[in-house]
Amino acid sequence: MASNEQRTARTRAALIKAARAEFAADGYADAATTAIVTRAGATRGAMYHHFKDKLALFDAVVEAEDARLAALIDSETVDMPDAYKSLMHGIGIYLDNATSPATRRILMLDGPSALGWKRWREIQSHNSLRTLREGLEAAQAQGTLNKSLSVPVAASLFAAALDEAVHVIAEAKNRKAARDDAINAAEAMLQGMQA
Amino acid sequence: MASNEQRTARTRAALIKAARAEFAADGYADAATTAIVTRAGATRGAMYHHFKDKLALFDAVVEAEDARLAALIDSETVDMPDAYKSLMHGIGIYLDNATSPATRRILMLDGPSALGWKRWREIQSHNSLRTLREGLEAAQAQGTLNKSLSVPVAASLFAAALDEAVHVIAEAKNRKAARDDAINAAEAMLQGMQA
DNA sequence: TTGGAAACAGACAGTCTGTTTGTTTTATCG
DNA sequence: CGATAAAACAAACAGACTGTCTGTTTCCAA
Repeated sequence: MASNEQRTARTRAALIKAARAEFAADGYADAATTAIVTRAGATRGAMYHHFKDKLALFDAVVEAEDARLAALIDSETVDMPDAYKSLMHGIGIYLDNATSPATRRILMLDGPSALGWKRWREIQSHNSLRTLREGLEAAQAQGTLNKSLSVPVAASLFAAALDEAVHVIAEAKNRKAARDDAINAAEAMLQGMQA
Repeated sequence: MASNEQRTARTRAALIKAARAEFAADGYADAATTAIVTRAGATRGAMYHHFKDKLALFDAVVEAEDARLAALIDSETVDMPDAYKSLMHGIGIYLDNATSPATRRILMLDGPSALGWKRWREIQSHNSLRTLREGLEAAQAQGTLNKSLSVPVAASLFAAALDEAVHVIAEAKNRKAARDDAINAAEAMLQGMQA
Protein backbone atom coordinates (compact mmCIF):
# COMPACT_ATOMS: atom_id res chain seq x y z
CA MET A 1 0.00 0.00 0.00
CA ALA A 2 2.43 2.62 1.21
CA SER A 3 6.08 2.65 0.25
CA ASN A 4 8.68 2.35 2.95
CA GLU A 5 9.74 5.91 2.29
CA GLN A 6 6.21 7.14 2.87
CA ARG A 7 5.78 4.99 5.96
CA THR A 8 8.99 6.32 7.44
CA ALA A 9 8.12 9.93 6.68
CA ARG A 10 4.66 9.58 8.19
CA THR A 11 5.80 7.79 11.31
CA ARG A 12 8.70 10.15 11.95
CA ALA A 13 6.49 13.20 11.46
CA ALA A 14 3.81 11.81 13.77
CA LEU A 15 6.40 11.00 16.43
CA ILE A 16 8.02 14.42 16.24
CA LYS A 17 4.67 16.17 16.45
CA ALA A 18 3.51 14.07 19.39
CA ALA A 19 6.88 14.42 21.09
CA ARG A 20 6.73 18.19 20.76
CA ALA A 21 3.41 18.20 22.60
CA GLU A 22 4.59 15.88 25.38
CA PHE A 23 7.95 17.59 25.83
CA ALA A 24 6.17 20.93 25.99
CA ALA A 25 3.68 19.73 28.57
CA ASP A 26 5.94 17.82 30.95
CA GLY A 27 9.48 18.81 30.02
CA TYR A 28 12.04 16.51 28.46
CA ALA A 29 12.84 14.50 31.56
CA ASP A 30 9.27 13.84 32.65
CA ALA A 31 7.81 13.11 29.22
CA ALA A 32 7.36 9.35 28.96
CA THR A 33 8.08 7.66 25.66
CA THR A 34 4.91 5.61 26.14
CA ALA A 35 2.84 8.81 26.21
CA ILE A 36 4.57 10.07 23.08
CA VAL A 37 4.01 6.94 21.00
CA THR A 38 0.42 6.62 22.21
CA ARG A 39 -0.30 10.18 21.11
CA ALA A 40 1.40 9.48 17.79
CA GLY A 41 -0.60 6.31 17.27
CA ALA A 42 2.60 4.28 17.21
CA THR A 43 4.54 1.95 19.47
CA ARG A 44 7.81 2.20 21.36
CA GLY A 45 9.20 -0.41 19.00
CA ALA A 46 8.60 1.87 16.03
CA MET A 47 10.04 4.82 17.87
CA TYR A 48 13.26 3.03 18.77
CA HIS A 49 13.49 1.86 15.18
CA HIS A 50 13.48 5.42 13.83
CA PHE A 51 15.37 7.15 16.63
CA LYS A 52 18.43 5.94 18.46
CA ASP A 53 16.98 6.96 21.81
CA LYS A 54 14.74 9.50 23.49
CA LEU A 55 17.41 12.16 23.16
CA ALA A 56 17.62 11.73 19.38
CA LEU A 57 13.90 12.32 19.15
CA PHE A 58 14.24 15.43 21.27
CA ASP A 59 17.06 16.61 19.03
CA ALA A 60 14.76 16.33 16.02
CA VAL A 61 12.03 18.27 17.84
CA VAL A 62 14.42 21.07 18.76
CA GLU A 63 15.72 21.28 15.22
CA ALA A 64 12.21 21.49 13.78
CA GLU A 65 11.20 24.12 16.30
CA ASP A 66 14.17 26.38 15.64
CA ALA A 67 13.84 25.91 11.88
CA ARG A 68 10.24 27.07 12.17
CA LEU A 69 11.30 30.29 13.89
CA ALA A 70 14.10 30.92 11.42
CA ALA A 71 11.81 30.45 8.42
CA LEU A 72 9.34 32.87 9.92
CA ILE A 73 11.98 35.53 10.48
CA ASP A 74 13.44 35.01 7.02
CA SER A 75 10.09 35.39 5.35
CA GLU A 76 9.29 38.54 7.28
CA THR A 77 12.56 40.33 6.62
CA VAL A 78 13.42 39.07 3.15
CA ASP A 79 12.91 42.32 1.28
CA MET A 80 14.07 44.92 3.78
CA PRO A 81 17.10 46.76 2.41
CA ASP A 82 17.96 48.64 5.61
CA ALA A 83 19.95 46.21 7.75
CA TYR A 84 19.26 47.97 11.03
CA LYS A 85 15.51 48.18 10.47
CA SER A 86 15.47 44.59 9.32
CA LEU A 87 17.26 43.55 12.51
CA MET A 88 14.82 45.34 14.77
CA HIS A 89 11.90 43.90 12.85
CA GLY A 90 13.33 40.38 13.12
CA ILE A 91 13.77 40.88 16.84
CA GLY A 92 10.12 41.77 17.21
CA ILE A 93 9.08 38.71 15.22
CA TYR A 94 11.25 36.54 17.42
CA LEU A 95 9.95 37.96 20.68
CA ASP A 96 6.35 37.51 19.56
CA ASN A 97 6.73 33.96 18.32
CA ALA A 98 9.07 32.39 20.85
CA THR A 99 6.99 33.31 23.89
CA SER A 100 4.70 30.28 23.69
CA PRO A 101 5.11 27.81 26.56
CA ALA A 102 6.07 25.04 24.14
CA THR A 103 8.85 27.00 22.49
CA ARG A 104 10.17 28.33 25.77
CA ARG A 105 10.23 24.93 27.41
CA ILE A 106 11.67 22.96 24.50
CA LEU A 107 14.00 25.42 22.85
CA MET A 108 15.24 27.52 25.72
CA LEU A 109 14.97 25.51 28.91
CA ASP A 110 15.42 21.84 28.06
CA GLY A 111 17.38 22.31 24.84
CA PRO A 112 20.70 23.36 26.34
CA SER A 113 20.35 21.06 29.33
CA ALA A 114 19.47 17.88 27.45
CA LEU A 115 21.49 18.33 24.27
CA GLY A 116 24.42 20.19 25.78
CA TRP A 117 25.30 23.76 24.96
CA LYS A 118 27.50 22.84 22.02
CA ARG A 119 24.93 20.81 20.11
CA TRP A 120 22.20 23.28 21.00
CA ARG A 121 24.20 26.20 19.67
CA GLU A 122 25.03 24.20 16.56
CA ILE A 123 21.33 23.76 15.78
CA GLN A 124 20.59 27.44 16.35
CA SER A 125 23.64 28.39 14.35
CA HIS A 126 21.92 27.00 11.25
CA ASN A 127 18.54 28.54 12.03
CA SER A 128 17.42 31.35 14.31
CA LEU A 129 20.93 32.39 15.28
CA ARG A 130 21.89 32.44 11.61
CA THR A 131 19.24 35.04 10.86
CA LEU A 132 20.64 37.27 13.60
CA ARG A 133 24.23 36.73 12.50
CA GLU A 134 23.38 37.56 8.92
CA GLY A 135 21.58 40.66 10.09
CA LEU A 136 24.62 41.85 12.02
CA GLU A 137 26.90 41.06 9.09
CA ALA A 138 24.71 43.13 6.82
CA ALA A 139 24.77 45.97 9.31
CA GLN A 140 28.53 45.76 9.50
CA ALA A 141 28.71 45.87 5.70
CA GLN A 142 26.48 48.92 5.66
CA GLY A 143 28.70 50.59 8.23
CA THR A 144 26.10 50.63 10.99
CA LEU A 145 27.95 48.16 13.17
CA ASN A 146 31.35 48.55 14.80
CA LYS A 147 33.91 46.86 12.57
CA SER A 148 36.06 45.79 15.49
CA LEU A 149 33.35 43.56 16.93
CA SER A 150 33.38 39.82 16.38
CA VAL A 151 30.03 39.21 14.73
CA PRO A 152 29.69 35.54 15.78
CA VAL A 153 30.37 36.40 19.41
CA ALA A 154 28.18 39.50 19.37
CA ALA A 155 25.37 37.51 17.75
CA SER A 156 25.61 34.79 20.39
CA LEU A 157 25.54 37.24 23.28
CA PHE A 158 22.72 39.22 21.77
CA ALA A 159 20.72 36.09 21.02
CA ALA A 160 21.04 35.03 24.65
CA ALA A 161 19.74 38.42 25.73
CA LEU A 162 16.74 37.97 23.42
CA ASP A 163 16.02 34.53 24.85
CA GLU A 164 16.07 36.07 28.28
CA ALA A 165 13.71 38.75 27.05
CA VAL A 166 11.32 36.02 25.97
CA HIS A 167 11.25 34.65 29.52
CA VAL A 168 10.87 38.09 31.06
CA ILE A 169 7.96 38.90 28.79
CA ALA A 170 6.29 35.53 29.22
CA GLU A 171 6.36 35.72 33.02
CA ALA A 172 5.50 39.40 33.34
CA LYS A 173 2.21 40.56 34.76
CA ASN A 174 1.98 43.21 32.09
CA ARG A 175 3.29 41.66 28.92
CA LYS A 176 2.99 44.76 26.78
CA ALA A 177 4.99 46.84 29.23
CA ALA A 178 7.58 44.12 29.62
CA ARG A 179 7.88 43.83 25.87
CA ASP A 180 8.50 47.57 25.60
CA ASP A 181 11.13 47.43 28.34
CA ALA A 182 12.83 44.51 26.65
CA ILE A 183 12.79 46.13 23.22
CA ASN A 184 14.24 49.31 24.74
CA ALA A 185 17.04 47.41 26.43
CA ALA A 186 17.75 45.34 23.32
CA GLU A 187 17.82 48.37 21.06
CA ALA A 188 20.14 50.16 23.48
CA MET A 189 22.50 47.20 23.36
CA LEU A 190 22.33 47.16 19.59
CA GLN A 191 23.05 50.86 19.35
CA GLY A 192 26.05 50.39 21.57
CA MET A 193 27.41 48.00 18.99
CA GLN A 194 27.06 50.54 16.22
CA ALA A 195 30.17 52.09 14.81
CA MET B 1 28.21 13.40 71.28
CA ALA B 2 27.00 15.79 68.62
CA SER B 3 23.92 17.93 68.98
CA ASN B 4 21.09 17.51 66.52
CA GLU B 5 21.84 20.94 65.15
CA GLN B 6 25.42 19.98 64.49
CA ARG B 7 24.43 16.65 62.99
CA THR B 8 21.98 18.33 60.65
CA ALA B 9 24.46 20.99 59.59
CA ARG B 10 27.17 18.42 58.93
CA THR B 11 24.96 16.03 57.01
CA ARG B 12 23.35 18.73 54.92
CA ALA B 13 26.72 20.24 54.08
CA ALA B 14 28.17 16.87 53.14
CA LEU B 15 25.18 16.08 50.95
CA ILE B 16 25.32 19.45 49.19
CA LYS B 17 29.03 19.12 48.56
CA ALA B 18 28.72 15.58 47.23
CA ALA B 19 25.66 16.50 45.18
CA ARG B 20 27.53 19.38 43.59
CA ALA B 21 30.22 16.99 42.44
CA GLU B 22 27.80 14.41 41.08
CA PHE B 23 25.52 16.97 39.42
CA ALA B 24 28.55 18.57 37.82
CA ALA B 25 29.89 15.29 36.53
CA ASP B 26 26.72 13.68 35.17
CA GLY B 27 24.16 16.46 35.02
CA TYR B 28 21.08 16.69 37.20
CA ALA B 29 19.05 14.01 35.43
CA ASP B 30 21.78 11.38 35.29
CA ALA B 31 23.19 11.88 38.77
CA ALA B 32 21.93 9.03 40.94
CA THR B 33 20.99 9.75 44.53
CA THR B 34 22.81 6.56 45.52
CA ALA B 35 26.05 7.98 44.11
CA ILE B 36 25.49 11.25 45.94
CA VAL B 37 24.89 9.72 49.36
CA THR B 38 27.75 7.27 48.93
CA ARG B 39 30.12 10.14 48.18
CA ALA B 40 28.75 12.03 51.16
CA GLY B 41 29.17 9.04 53.46
CA ALA B 42 25.44 9.02 54.13
CA THR B 43 22.38 7.02 53.14
CA ARG B 44 19.36 7.72 51.00
CA GLY B 45 17.27 7.62 54.13
CA ALA B 46 19.21 10.53 55.60
CA MET B 47 19.01 12.44 52.35
CA TYR B 48 15.24 12.11 52.08
CA HIS B 49 14.97 13.14 55.70
CA HIS B 50 16.73 16.45 55.08
CA PHE B 51 15.48 17.17 51.57
CA LYS B 52 11.97 16.70 50.21
CA ASP B 53 13.29 15.14 47.02
CA LYS B 54 16.19 15.18 44.60
CA LEU B 55 15.08 18.52 43.22
CA ALA B 56 15.17 20.18 46.65
CA LEU B 57 18.77 19.05 47.01
CA PHE B 58 19.58 20.47 43.60
CA ASP B 59 17.91 23.73 44.58
CA ALA B 60 20.21 23.98 47.59
CA VAL B 61 23.26 23.29 45.41
CA VAL B 62 22.27 25.99 42.91
CA GLU B 63 21.68 28.47 45.69
CA ALA B 64 25.07 27.78 47.26
CA GLU B 65 26.80 28.03 43.90
CA ASP B 66 25.27 31.35 42.97
CA ALA B 67 25.84 32.74 46.47
CA ARG B 68 29.50 31.84 46.09
CA LEU B 69 29.79 33.85 42.88
CA ALA B 70 27.90 36.81 44.33
CA ALA B 71 30.11 36.92 47.42
CA LEU B 72 33.19 36.87 45.23
CA ILE B 73 31.95 39.75 43.10
CA ASP B 74 30.88 41.73 46.15
CA SER B 75 34.24 41.34 47.82
CA GLU B 76 36.11 42.37 44.68
CA THR B 77 34.09 45.49 43.94
CA VAL B 78 33.23 46.65 47.44
CA ASP B 79 35.37 49.78 47.47
CA MET B 80 35.17 50.99 43.90
CA PRO B 81 33.48 54.39 43.77
CA ASP B 82 33.13 54.59 39.98
CA ALA B 83 30.01 52.62 39.10
CA TYR B 84 30.98 51.96 35.50
CA LYS B 85 34.47 50.72 36.36
CA SER B 86 33.05 48.62 39.14
CA LEU B 87 30.60 47.06 36.70
CA MET B 88 33.26 46.15 34.19
CA HIS B 89 35.46 44.74 36.93
CA GLY B 90 32.59 42.64 38.26
CA ILE B 91 31.94 41.35 34.76
CA GLY B 92 35.52 40.20 34.45
CA ILE B 93 35.35 38.45 37.81
CA TYR B 94 32.17 36.71 36.75
CA LEU B 95 33.53 35.55 33.42
CA ASP B 96 36.66 34.18 35.05
CA ASN B 97 34.89 32.34 37.83
CA ALA B 98 31.81 30.92 36.16
CA THR B 99 33.67 29.16 33.37
CA SER B 100 34.36 26.00 35.34
CA PRO B 101 32.52 22.91 34.06
CA ALA B 102 30.75 22.49 37.39
CA THR B 103 29.38 26.01 37.48
CA ARG B 104 28.37 25.97 33.82
CA ARG B 105 26.60 22.64 34.11
CA ILE B 106 24.81 23.28 37.40
CA LEU B 107 24.06 26.97 37.29
CA MET B 108 23.53 27.66 33.62
CA LEU B 109 22.45 24.45 31.94
CA ASP B 110 20.53 22.35 34.44
CA GLY B 111 19.43 25.19 36.72
CA PRO B 112 16.75 26.72 34.48
CA SER B 113 15.65 23.35 33.12
CA ALA B 114 15.26 21.53 36.42
CA LEU B 115 14.08 24.36 38.66
CA GLY B 116 12.13 26.30 36.08
CA TRP B 117 13.05 29.74 34.86
CA LYS B 118 11.08 31.51 37.58
CA ARG B 119 12.69 29.82 40.55
CA TRP B 120 16.10 29.97 38.91
CA ARG B 121 15.81 33.71 38.34
CA GLU B 122 14.57 34.14 41.89
CA ILE B 123 17.74 32.55 43.23
CA GLN B 124 19.97 34.65 41.01
CA SER B 125 17.96 37.73 41.88
CA HIS B 126 19.26 37.47 45.44
CA ASN B 127 22.84 36.72 44.45
CA SER B 128 24.79 37.16 41.21
CA LEU B 129 22.03 39.03 39.42
CA ARG B 130 21.67 41.31 42.42
CA THR B 131 25.28 42.43 42.10
CA LEU B 132 24.67 43.35 38.48
CA ARG B 133 21.38 45.09 39.21
CA GLU B 134 22.97 47.12 41.99
CA GLY B 135 25.80 48.05 39.66
CA LEU B 136 23.38 49.31 37.03
CA GLU B 137 21.37 51.21 39.64
CA ALA B 138 24.53 52.90 40.84
CA ALA B 139 25.43 53.81 37.27
CA GLN B 140 21.97 55.24 36.74
CA ALA B 141 22.34 57.27 39.92
CA GLN B 142 25.72 58.57 38.74
CA GLY B 143 24.14 59.51 35.42
CA THR B 144 26.10 57.02 33.34
CA LEU B 145 23.07 54.94 32.47
CA ASN B 146 20.05 55.92 30.44
CA LYS B 147 17.30 56.91 32.87
CA SER B 148 14.56 55.60 30.62
CA LEU B 149 15.78 52.04 30.83
CA SER B 150 14.16 49.53 33.18
CA VAL B 151 17.05 48.42 35.34
CA PRO B 152 15.59 45.01 36.29
CA VAL B 153 14.92 44.15 32.68
CA ALA B 154 18.23 45.50 31.44
CA ALA B 155 20.04 43.59 34.19
CA SER B 156 18.28 40.35 33.25
CA LEU B 157 19.09 40.68 29.56
CA PHE B 158 22.66 41.67 30.22
CA ALA B 159 23.12 38.82 32.70
CA ALA B 160 21.90 36.36 30.07
CA ALA B 161 24.43 37.76 27.61
CA LEU B 162 27.16 37.25 30.19
CA ASP B 163 26.09 33.65 30.79
CA GLU B 164 26.29 33.09 27.07
CA ALA B 165 29.74 34.65 27.09
CA VAL B 166 30.79 32.10 29.68
CA HIS B 167 29.78 29.27 27.33
CA VAL B 168 31.45 30.89 24.33
CA ILE B 169 34.69 31.33 26.26
CA ALA B 170 34.60 27.86 27.78
CA GLU B 171 34.13 26.14 24.43
CA ALA B 172 36.50 28.33 22.43
CA LYS B 173 39.76 27.01 21.04
CA ASN B 174 41.47 30.22 22.02
CA ARG B 175 40.03 31.23 25.34
CA LYS B 176 41.96 34.46 25.67
CA ALA B 177 40.79 35.68 22.28
CA ALA B 178 37.23 34.63 22.99
CA ARG B 179 37.33 36.42 26.32
CA ASP B 180 38.48 39.61 24.59
CA ASP B 181 35.73 39.30 21.99
CA ALA B 182 33.14 38.74 24.67
CA ILE B 183 34.33 41.65 26.80
CA ASN B 184 34.27 43.89 23.74
CA ALA B 185 30.72 42.90 22.88
CA ALA B 186 29.57 43.21 26.48
CA GLU B 187 31.16 46.63 26.87
CA ALA B 188 29.57 47.79 23.63
CA MET B 189 26.18 46.69 24.93
CA LEU B 190 26.81 48.47 28.19
CA GLN B 191 27.85 51.67 26.45
CA GLY B 192 24.68 51.54 24.40
CA MET B 193 22.75 51.67 27.64
CA GLN B 194 24.56 54.80 28.78
CA ALA B 195 22.66 58.02 28.83
C1' DT C 1 15.47 8.39 83.64
C1' DT C 2 11.90 7.93 80.51
C1' DG C 3 8.73 9.24 76.69
C1' DG C 4 9.02 11.39 72.46
C1' DA C 5 10.98 13.49 68.58
C1' DA C 6 14.60 13.99 65.35
C1' DA C 7 18.15 11.61 62.54
C1' DC C 8 19.29 7.81 60.08
C1' DA C 9 19.06 3.00 57.70
C1' DG C 10 17.36 -0.25 54.54
C1' DA C 11 13.70 -2.64 52.10
C1' DC C 12 9.96 -2.17 48.75
C1' DA C 13 6.80 -0.80 45.02
C1' DG C 14 6.13 1.62 40.88
C1' DT C 15 7.88 3.68 36.71
C1' DC C 16 10.75 4.39 32.95
C1' DT C 17 14.41 3.51 29.44
C1' DG C 18 16.85 0.76 26.18
C1' DT C 19 17.39 -3.96 24.43
C1' DT C 20 15.99 -8.11 22.51
C1' DT C 21 13.28 -11.22 20.23
C1' DG C 22 9.49 -11.96 17.21
C1' DT C 23 6.08 -10.58 13.53
C1' DT C 24 4.34 -8.11 9.55
C1' DT C 25 4.98 -5.41 5.49
C1' DT C 26 7.67 -3.88 1.60
C1' DA C 27 11.59 -4.40 -1.67
C1' DT C 28 14.73 -7.12 -4.65
C1' DC C 29 16.24 -10.66 -7.62
C1' DG C 30 16.29 -15.02 -10.12
C1' DC D 1 5.71 -14.81 -10.21
C1' DG D 2 7.95 -16.71 -6.09
C1' DA D 3 11.28 -16.66 -2.69
C1' DT D 4 14.55 -14.31 0.07
C1' DA D 5 16.24 -10.27 2.19
C1' DA D 6 15.52 -6.09 4.46
C1' DA D 7 12.95 -2.57 6.56
C1' DA D 8 9.11 -1.34 9.75
C1' DC D 9 6.68 -2.35 13.60
C1' DA D 10 5.18 -4.89 18.11
C1' DA D 11 5.67 -6.46 22.62
C1' DA D 12 8.07 -8.63 26.37
C1' DC D 13 12.10 -8.19 29.41
C1' DA D 14 15.96 -6.69 32.31
C1' DG D 15 18.23 -3.11 34.74
C1' DA D 16 18.13 1.25 37.12
C1' DC D 17 16.28 4.85 39.65
C1' DT D 18 13.04 7.60 42.60
C1' DG D 19 10.07 8.23 46.45
C1' DT D 20 7.79 5.93 50.31
C1' DC D 21 7.35 3.14 54.24
C1' DT D 22 8.76 0.74 58.17
C1' DG D 23 12.12 0.07 61.60
C1' DT D 24 16.24 1.49 64.45
C1' DT D 25 19.42 4.55 66.77
C1' DT D 26 20.62 9.00 68.77
C1' DC D 27 19.46 13.09 71.10
C1' DC D 28 16.47 16.21 73.94
C1' DA D 29 13.21 17.73 77.48
C1' DA D 30 10.46 17.00 81.37
